Amino acid sequence: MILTNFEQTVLTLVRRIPAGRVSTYALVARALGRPEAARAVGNALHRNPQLVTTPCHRVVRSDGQIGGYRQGSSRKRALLEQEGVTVNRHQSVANFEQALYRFS
DNA sequence: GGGTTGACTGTTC
DNA sequence: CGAACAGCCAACC
Repeated sequence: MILTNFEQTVLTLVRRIPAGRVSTYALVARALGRPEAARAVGNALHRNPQLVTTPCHRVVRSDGQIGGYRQGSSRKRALLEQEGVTVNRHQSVANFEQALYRFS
């Protein structure tokens, strides 16, 4: 399966996220050079459930929401908490600050 | 080639 | 402070 340049970049960046750290769709989008393409980023992850090669569960929404997950959001939350990351309803990026992973 | 869809976001009510 | 609205982008039909 061939991936578009966009998807390749997304997966590459997400793969860079170390365990215990969390990033957001917007952050990844910004790293791509498309700050407004957060939706497309989520889309790319949605269609590429490379669970082993890509820790897609470490990417959450900017507003603190858990975000979506191909295998259920509950599963995603479980994985995150397992890595020591608590995700609440409206936690805002500020609260993530210590856990956020910034690219470049 | 045009319209729809979705793992989103920032702004407005 | 919480809910609704309207943009934005790439893949799919």
